[in-house]
Amino acid sequence: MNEKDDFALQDFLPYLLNRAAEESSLGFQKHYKNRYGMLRTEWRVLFHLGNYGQMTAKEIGSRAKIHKTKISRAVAKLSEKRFVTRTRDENDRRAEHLALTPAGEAAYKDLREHALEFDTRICARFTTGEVAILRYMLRNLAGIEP
Amino acid sequence: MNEKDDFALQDFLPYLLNRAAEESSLGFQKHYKNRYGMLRTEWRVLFHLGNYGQMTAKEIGSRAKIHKTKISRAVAKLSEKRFVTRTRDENDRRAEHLALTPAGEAAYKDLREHALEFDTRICARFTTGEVAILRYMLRNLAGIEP
DNA sequence: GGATATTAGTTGTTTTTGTAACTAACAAGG
DNA sequence: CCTTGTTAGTTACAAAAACAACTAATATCC
Repeated sequence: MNEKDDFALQDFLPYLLNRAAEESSLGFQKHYKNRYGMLRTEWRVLFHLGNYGQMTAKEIGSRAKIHKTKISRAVAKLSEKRFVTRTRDENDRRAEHLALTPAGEAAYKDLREHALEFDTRICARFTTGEVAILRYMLRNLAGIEP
Repeated sequence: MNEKDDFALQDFLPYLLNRAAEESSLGFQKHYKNRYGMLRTEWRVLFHLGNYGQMTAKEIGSRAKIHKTKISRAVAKLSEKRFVTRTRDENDRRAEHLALTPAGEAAYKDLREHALEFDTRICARFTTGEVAILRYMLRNLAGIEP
């Protein structure tokens, strides 16, 4: 019996965080997967564009801490699906500005609605205060400014 | 500007959880990766065996909610590294009991030490009460009995 | 202006994962 | 026993991720 040791696997935060993240993602995943054939990165890119408006791949990458190759491929897929448009920056012709098409906007709004519902359902298990603490701590752990 | 809408991406729990999980895993990952050439699943299997003692692949899978193929491959690698032994169950010759070798035990203890340290460092950013709430909530979200 | 370094984004190749189909051992019902 | 069903674990193949090398545009500094 090693369980008497004052450190158990189930208390290890990276472990707990990963398990909770996986579990919580599962339920929402099927919305963007089954319904729009999206991958997680695609959904994140879509959400960033919908949430913050037009921006470049670079910007999305640094905001969401996603590697540029992943974004590049996600944008290619979203563009195929006619969810985003890509327009070259006239001043710096390496960069391109990504924006949602009406179809992309619609998908975003639909998914956003489901996300909100999903989030609400999760939060319902806890008190308002607990949820506030959780969000604050997760933002801190994720390295996102409050 | 969509930011006025009462739902922002940074507040979406699955997103926050994933970001926090990734971020928090990064620092610890290098211990088992660089030092023992392990993958995440390998480290989890090692930890389960070290923490709870001998058990079968099936048991690890249901405890940690890891798919059996992942475990199968992790066990194969750990066995190659001479960190675990596999002994057939005499009563049910399909199952095999996994246990740590002395080398596996040593690796486990070393990693466990680092994990503990790592965990402590993370927790230091918050109050004891906050950490308790976080753990309680994550266990709940992860579907682990309190 | 021209060599050199950076940067935005892409493409190619290797690992790792996910999924499905498989083997071998056991279990139950007839 | 002997079909049918179930379970523990493996293997094979497809999807996705990680990593490195690449192109093309821009910036720097002499």
